[in-house]
Amino acid sequence: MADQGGGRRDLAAMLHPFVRALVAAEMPVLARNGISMWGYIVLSALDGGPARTQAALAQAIGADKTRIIAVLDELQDAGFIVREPDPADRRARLLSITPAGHRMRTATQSEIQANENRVLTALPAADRRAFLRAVEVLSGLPHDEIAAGPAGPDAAG
Amino acid sequence: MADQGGGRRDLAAMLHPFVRALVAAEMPVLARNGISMWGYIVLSALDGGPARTQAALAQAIGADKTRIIAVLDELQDAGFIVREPDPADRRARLLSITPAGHRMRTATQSEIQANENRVLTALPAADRRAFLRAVEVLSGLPHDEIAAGPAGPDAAG
DNA sequence: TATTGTTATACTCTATAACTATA
DNA sequence: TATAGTTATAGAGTATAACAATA
Repeated sequence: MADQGGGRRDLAAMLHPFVRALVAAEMPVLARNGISMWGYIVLSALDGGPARTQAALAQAIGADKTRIIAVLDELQDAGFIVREPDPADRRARLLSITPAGHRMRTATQSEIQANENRVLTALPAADRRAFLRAVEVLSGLPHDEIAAGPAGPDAAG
Repeated sequence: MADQGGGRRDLAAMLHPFVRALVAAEMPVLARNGISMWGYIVLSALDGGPARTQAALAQAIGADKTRIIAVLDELQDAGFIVREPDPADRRARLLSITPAGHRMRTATQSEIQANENRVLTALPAADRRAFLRAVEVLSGLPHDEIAAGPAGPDAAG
């Protein structure tokens, strides 16, 4: 037998395929609305408030600053964001979402979360609520608090 | 203000960075034990029972069959698995874990889950148990049940 | 003819480095 | 000199296609 005993599977091993499937579920929604995944991520970030620099926006969404440039070009051409030079620092570009961008984000998110809610019906109501609470907490943890021990990787010296 | 109202963030948007951090946390553990991520995944799969073909193993772990070949070579050279021709079908290779491979997997998993458990202390005990129950259920859902609506993507015709 | 394992190739995504302009 | 944005390049990871052995 291949009994695993009382142990559980690794959290990452269980969640990784699940998240991949959730992302796959977003693809047709995004395609139907004519927006890319990064475009949707950027739009979601700017819907929470404008950004003073592209680098700050990139950092906020965990992306490289060079990677969002083409995304911003597309969103700007589509009229979903405005990118205007900062009068106070002409190197920087002030980024903000437009009403059209807000509508696009809201509509797209509504479809995405409708599917997520459908998936979550696999859980009993109490566990569903607790799961959502837990995800909110865990997603708020800093990366380094998850990836490194409490004292950090170079605490042995 | 950028008030999000009573809505929640997307599940995928919250879980993706969290899973990335969990995976990042595994990296130094795997490196210290001298095994790759894919090697650990394969070892974990074979620790649950032998595989009759490499293709079946690849499918079981959600990988391409061409991608695990180098991984199997490494694991075999390290003495963690045995890969022997199937006498009944000389095209196929029977895959199984060795005692050394089992020890490696157990030790590595112990370290990985110790860190995961440390992270989970961010949750109250009841939510932590509910979260683990929920993850078990959700990770058991078929990919297509998550990625597609209940009727499938081509049910409109 | 179909399937297993393998190798070789091409493609996608991402990070790094180099450049321009402002400060 | 340092920083914001941009572009060009290189690298890792992955999937697709073609091949040899066996069924």
